[in-house]
Amino acid sequence: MDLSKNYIPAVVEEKWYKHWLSKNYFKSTPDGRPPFTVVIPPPNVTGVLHMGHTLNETVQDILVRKARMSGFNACWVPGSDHASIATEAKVVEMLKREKNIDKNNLSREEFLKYAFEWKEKYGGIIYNQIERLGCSVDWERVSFTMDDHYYKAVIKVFVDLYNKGLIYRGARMINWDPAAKTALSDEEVEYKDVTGKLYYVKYEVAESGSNAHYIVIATQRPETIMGDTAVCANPNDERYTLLRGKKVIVPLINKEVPVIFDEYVDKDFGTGILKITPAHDINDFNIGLKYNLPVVDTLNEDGTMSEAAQIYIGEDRFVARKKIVEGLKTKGLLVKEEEYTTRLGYSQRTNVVAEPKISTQWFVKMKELAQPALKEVTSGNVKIHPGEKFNATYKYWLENVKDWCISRQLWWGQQIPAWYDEEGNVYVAETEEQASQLATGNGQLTRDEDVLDTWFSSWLWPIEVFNGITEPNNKDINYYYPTSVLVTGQDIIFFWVARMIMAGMEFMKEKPFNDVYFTGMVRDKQGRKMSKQLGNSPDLLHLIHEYGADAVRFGIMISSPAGNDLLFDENSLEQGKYFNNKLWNALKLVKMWAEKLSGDNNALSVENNSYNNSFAIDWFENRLNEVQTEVDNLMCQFRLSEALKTIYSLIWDDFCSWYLEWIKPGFEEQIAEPVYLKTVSFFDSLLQLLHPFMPFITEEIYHLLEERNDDLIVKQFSSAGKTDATILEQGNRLKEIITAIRDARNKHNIRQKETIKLHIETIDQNQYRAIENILAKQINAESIGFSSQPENTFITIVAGKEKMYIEANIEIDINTQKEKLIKDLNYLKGFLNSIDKKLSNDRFVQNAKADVIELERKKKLDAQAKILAIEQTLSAL
RNA sequence: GGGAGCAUAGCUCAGUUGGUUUAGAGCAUCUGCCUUACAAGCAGAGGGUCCGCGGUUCGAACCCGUGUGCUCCCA
Repeated sequence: MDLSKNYIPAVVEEKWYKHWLSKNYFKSTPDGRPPFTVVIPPPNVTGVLHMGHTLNETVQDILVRKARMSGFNACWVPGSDHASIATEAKVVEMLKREKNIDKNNLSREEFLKYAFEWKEKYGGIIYNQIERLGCSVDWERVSFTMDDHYYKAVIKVFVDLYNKGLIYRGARMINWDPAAKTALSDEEVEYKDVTGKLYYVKYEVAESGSNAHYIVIATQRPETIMGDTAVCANPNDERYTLLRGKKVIVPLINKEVPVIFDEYVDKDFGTGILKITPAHDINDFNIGLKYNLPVVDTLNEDGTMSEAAQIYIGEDRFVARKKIVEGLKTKGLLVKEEEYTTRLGYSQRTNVVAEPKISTQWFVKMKELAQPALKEVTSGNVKIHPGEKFNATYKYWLENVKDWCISRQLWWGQQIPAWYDEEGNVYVAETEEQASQLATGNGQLTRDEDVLDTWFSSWLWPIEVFNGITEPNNKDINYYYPTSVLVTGQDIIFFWVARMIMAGMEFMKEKPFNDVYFTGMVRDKQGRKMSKQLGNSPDLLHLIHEYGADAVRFGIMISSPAGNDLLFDENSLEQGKYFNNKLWNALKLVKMWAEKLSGDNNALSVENNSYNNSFAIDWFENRLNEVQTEVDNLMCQFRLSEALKTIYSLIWDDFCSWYLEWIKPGFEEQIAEPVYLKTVSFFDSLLQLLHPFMPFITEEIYHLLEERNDDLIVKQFSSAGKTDATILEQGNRLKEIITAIRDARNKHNIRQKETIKLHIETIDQNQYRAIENILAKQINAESIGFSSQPENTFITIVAGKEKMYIEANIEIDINTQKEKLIKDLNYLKGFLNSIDKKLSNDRFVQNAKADVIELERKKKLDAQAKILAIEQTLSAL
C-alpha cells in the first residue's frame, strides 16, 4: 500500500461522510437501547455558521458520537428557526433589490411565498456546513419552526395558554423597533452606554402674567416634549412648593399641563423637576397611571413624528430632535446643553434605537410558568454546566421575570389565532371556524394581522421536533423525551433555555433535558466577540478547506474549557493539523512493519529478553486503561477539552514518543507478529478514544490499519481494564532515566550518532532486566553494565536514587556535571526542608490523617536517599 | 446603581474534597539534530512573589475578608 507523505483531509472527509450516511449510522428509531437525545439549537435560516456555532456543533457531535459508541441509541435532530424579524427584513430587501417589489403592494400570501423560496435557497447553507464539519445528525429528522406540524403546534399552544388565562392582550409599555416596525420583547433589546446630551428647557408657568416665571426642566429627549402631559417635582422639594396647583406651558406647542408632586422624583437629578411623557417612558407611564394623565403618542410606527406631535409631523425622531433644539434656542427657551452618559436600548435585530412605546400587544404571563422552571434547576433535576457560573443568573431572571410580549407586526411567522368581531370582541381558537362558533358579537370576523415571536415557537423545540404537541404520546416523543443534554451559548439562557424548561414543564409536565452545557463565547485574538459587523469571524468552509474538518474541531475544542470564553487563534487549528500528521505517520510506521513480520511466538514472554517487548506492551496497556478511565470521568463532567488534551498526550507522547520507539525493531530487522498484533490493537483503541473528537481521520486510519468489516463510528467501547500501579511506576522511572541520560548527553555535546557505555550503580540489578534493552536503544548505548567503581573519565549522573556513569569517547567537563548536580541538590534540600518543617510540627503529627503523615515520611526518606546519592557523587568529583 | 465571574510561565489556559504541588500543558523562546514514520519532525533546556494585603489552619494557588484590575449580566 502506498501512503502519501502527509495526511490529505479533503478526499477522506467526503468519502467517510457519504459512507456513514449510506450505512444509516446517523439515523435513529426507537428501540430497546437507552436513548441519547440531542436537539440542535436551531441556527436561524438567514445566516452562515460562525465560530460560535462551530464550537457548539462540535461539542454536540462529540457527545453524540461518544454515546453512540457506548451502547446508546443516539439521536441528534438538526434544524433551523425562521428568525422572524431578521428574515423578513432580508426578504423585504431582496424583493426591493432584485425584483423591485414593495412589500406593501403584496398580499400576505404572496409575501410568504417569496419568503419560503428565500428560505429554501439560503437555509441549505448551514446544513452544508454542519455536514462538512462531520456532524452525525439524523438528516431524516430535519426540522424547521415553520413546518406545517410545527406551525400547528405553536397555534395549539397559544390557544391552550389563552384558555388557561396565561396569555392576554393589552396596552402596555413595550419596546418598539422603528426599523422593523414591530414590537420586541425585553430580551431583544440590548443596552449600550452612549454619550448623549441633557437639554435644559424653560417651561413658562401659566397665568404668571407679564412677569413670566419659568421653571427649567432637563431632558435627554426634547422631541418628546409634545407628548408631555404633566411636570412633576418631589413634594419635599422646597424650591417648587409655590407651584402647587399651578400649570405650566409646554414650549413650542403652547399646551398647558398640570404640575404634580411625587416622591419618585429625585431632587438631585437635573433641576429636580421632570417632564412627564407617559407614552414614551415606562416610569412616566406609571406616574401617568397613578395620576390619571392622558397618554399622547407622538411617534409613528416608523419612528417619525405623528399627528399628535402637532409639529414636525412626518420627520424622523432624530431630525425632529435637532429642529426642536434649534426652535427652543431661537425662542430663548434653551438654557444650556450638557454632555451626559446614559444607556440606550438598541434592537438586537436591526441595531436601531428602540423606542419605549405604549402599544396594544399580546403577552404571556410569566410568573406562573416560571415557578416550576425555577424549581427544576434549583432542585438539581436539570443540571447546568458550569453551574457555579449560571445558576444564579438563571434564578435571578426567573424570580424577576416580566411578562413576555409575543406579538410581532410582521408576516413571517405563525399568525396569531385571534379573531375580532366588529365590536372589537376577541375570540381565540385554532381555526376561524372554531372562532366563529365562539363568537357572540355581531358582524364579520377579522383575524389578528400579527405573528408570534420566533422564540414562542422555538421554546417548543425539544417537544415538537418529535411531534410531541401535535401528536401527544407518539412513539418518538415517549422514547426520546426528555432529551439528554442541551448544548448552547450562554447568551441565550433567557431567550431559550429558561423558556424551553417552562414549555417542557407546562406542556409535558417534564423537563426538556437533563443537562445544559453552556459553551463560552468565541472571541478574536483581541478579545472581541466575533460578529458579522466586525467581520472578525473566519469563514468555516475556508478553514475546513485549509486545515481539514478534524483539525478545525481539534483546534476549537483544545482551547475551550466549559463556559469560559475562548480566544480563537488559528494557531490551534495548525496544532490540529500537525496532530493529524502525527497519526498519519504512526500509521505509516506500523504499516511498514506489517510488510515483514517474523513468526517469533516467544516475543512476548518475559524470558525472551532480546527486545523487552513484554514490558513495553504491559506498560502501554496499563496507560491505555488508565487514560480510558480518566477520559470517561472527564466526559461525564463535560470537561471535553481536558479529555481531548489527555488523549492527545497519550497518543503523541506515550504511544508515539515512547511505546513505538520501545518496540521499534532495529534497522532491517523484523517485528515479531504478536508484538505487531498488540500494537495494532492499541492503535485501534486510541483511534476509538479519539473518534468522537476527530471522526474522519480516525475512521480512515482504522480502515487502513487492517481490512475491516465494521466501522469505527459504531464500534462499541469495552469497559476499561484495571491498572497496575507498579508497572506504571516502572514506566515512569524508565522514562526518567532515559531523559536524565539524554540530558547529560546533550549537555556534554555527545552527538546522537555516537554510542556510549552505561554503567549503573545499583543494589538491585534485577529490576533492570525487563527494561535494559529499551534503555540501551533509547540512549544509544552499546552496552549496559553494573559497576560501582567509575573511572574519572566517566560522566556521573544521578537519576532518582541511583548513580549512573556514562563512558564516552569525549573529554568531560566537570563543571557541567557539577552545575546540574548542585541545582538538583538545592531543589531537593528545599523540598526536604519543607517536609521536615511539617514532620517536626507536633500539631501536624497530631492532626493530619495517618496516610498523609505516612506519605510525608516516605517523601522524606526518598529525598534523603536522593540527596545522599548526589552528595556522594559531588564529593567524588 | 445591583449581581456574577475571572486574575497562575511571554501568550492561551489546566490545577477535581486544602496534604507526592518549592505548581502543569500547548504555543512561543533557546540549544543540538535532515537519526529509514513524521523538520507539519526528533532530543533536551530555560522560564512562575499562583494580582496586592490581612485572616482561618499543623498545612493555602485552593477556604474567608479586603483592595486593585478586567469581563459579563441586570436596572
